Amino acid sequence: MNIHMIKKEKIKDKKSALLNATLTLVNDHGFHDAPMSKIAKLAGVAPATIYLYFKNKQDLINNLYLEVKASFSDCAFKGYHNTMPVKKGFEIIWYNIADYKLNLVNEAAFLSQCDNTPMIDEEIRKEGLKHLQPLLDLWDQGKKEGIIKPLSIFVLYAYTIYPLTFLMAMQERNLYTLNTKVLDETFQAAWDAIKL
Amino acid sequence: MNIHMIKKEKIKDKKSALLNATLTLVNDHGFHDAPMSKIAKLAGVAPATIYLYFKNKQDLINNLYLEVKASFSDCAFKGYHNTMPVKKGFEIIWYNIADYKLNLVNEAAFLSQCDNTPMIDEEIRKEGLKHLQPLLDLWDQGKKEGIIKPLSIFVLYAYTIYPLTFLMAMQERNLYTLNTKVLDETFQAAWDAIKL
DNA sequence: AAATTATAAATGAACGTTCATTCTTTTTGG
DNA sequence: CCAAAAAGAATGAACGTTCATTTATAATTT
Repeated sequence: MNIHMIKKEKIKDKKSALLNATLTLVNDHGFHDAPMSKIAKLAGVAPATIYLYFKNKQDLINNLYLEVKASFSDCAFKGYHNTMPVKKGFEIIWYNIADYKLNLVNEAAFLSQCDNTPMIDEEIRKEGLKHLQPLLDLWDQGKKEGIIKPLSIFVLYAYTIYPLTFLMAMQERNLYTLNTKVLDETFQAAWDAIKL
Repeated sequence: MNIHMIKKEKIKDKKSALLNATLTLVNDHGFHDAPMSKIAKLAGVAPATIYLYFKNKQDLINNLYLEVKASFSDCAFKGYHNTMPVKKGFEIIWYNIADYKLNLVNEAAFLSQCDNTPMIDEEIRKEGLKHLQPLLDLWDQGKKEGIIKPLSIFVLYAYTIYPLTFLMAMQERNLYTLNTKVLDETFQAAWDAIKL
């Protein structure tokens, strides 16, 4: 690693420290109570430094949203390939997403907050949705093969993936905990909802 | 209606005008961009007047949350009685909630925003949850009768009611529209997820 | 290799604005 | 004419953002 790489790494560190700090503060106190001053302090930089890396607060939030969304998708399709049988593929993706939501709680909670408030620009939100295409394709395939009900992708998502957001939230509030056995039963519920 | 009632009505009008204005602004721009000055203006009162009816902004939001939550529950259990057969009762409640989420979009979107951000005090949130008891009792009954899977109430909620929140959001963003036929298919998905 | 200059990164203080809330005055209904 | 309700102006605090400097790094010259 030469001297230029070190420099780049340092910059990346600061940027990701800022994104991390934002994630934490927005999760803990909400967008309305996550001022730039606190974000800077938590990231260990001066307030003005934020503006070297991001145009403004909205840009910071948008960037964080896209970054987290990308990490989510990366995780979702780990070990998946579109040559797999539909049910097997769905199972892999579903468990990947469950893992993500239940382990990377902060990231998942942030996404859920973004998706239910007007804090993200609509165009940015749309950009974040593209990553999910392989799952939509899988569902199409399943419908063609007569394995999955001929429902809209929105209904399919609502009844298989979206419920995990709720369970994650309940777990974070210590109202509920998912173990492996319960997770299997939960997958079964998702599958029963959409299978033909 | 005597003269005192008129006065009370007027007070109620102002209070509900404030709650309505808050609902609108929080929905359209988020909590972080719904200042008291704008709320007052939209409600047609002076900023200071808000403080005659609410202790502070948080109190205003909390009150709104509880009021909307109550209206939601009222709607949810319309025409339901616990002497009904489990499936019939569940069907009535499910369609009631679907109606609410798809017609009273503003109220439902507000609740979804509250439930996914730290903008509501945790104790207030817990208070708002109590209203749902009849549904939880119904599920208990269903489990006893062997009609419904022996899953936690959180999973049951996640796979039957919660998905409607997602469909509502997609509908509000004009990405999707539910007609009567699709709604029936959607109910079927909910039921398939939890029925034994 | 040391010394000097140029460039980039980072800072803390300061800006104008907006916020939630309060204070004082005016209006209103009985 | 009085108490309650409402208004509007005023408040300090806090906000996002910018600015003039300082500090650190790189390039160039001795």
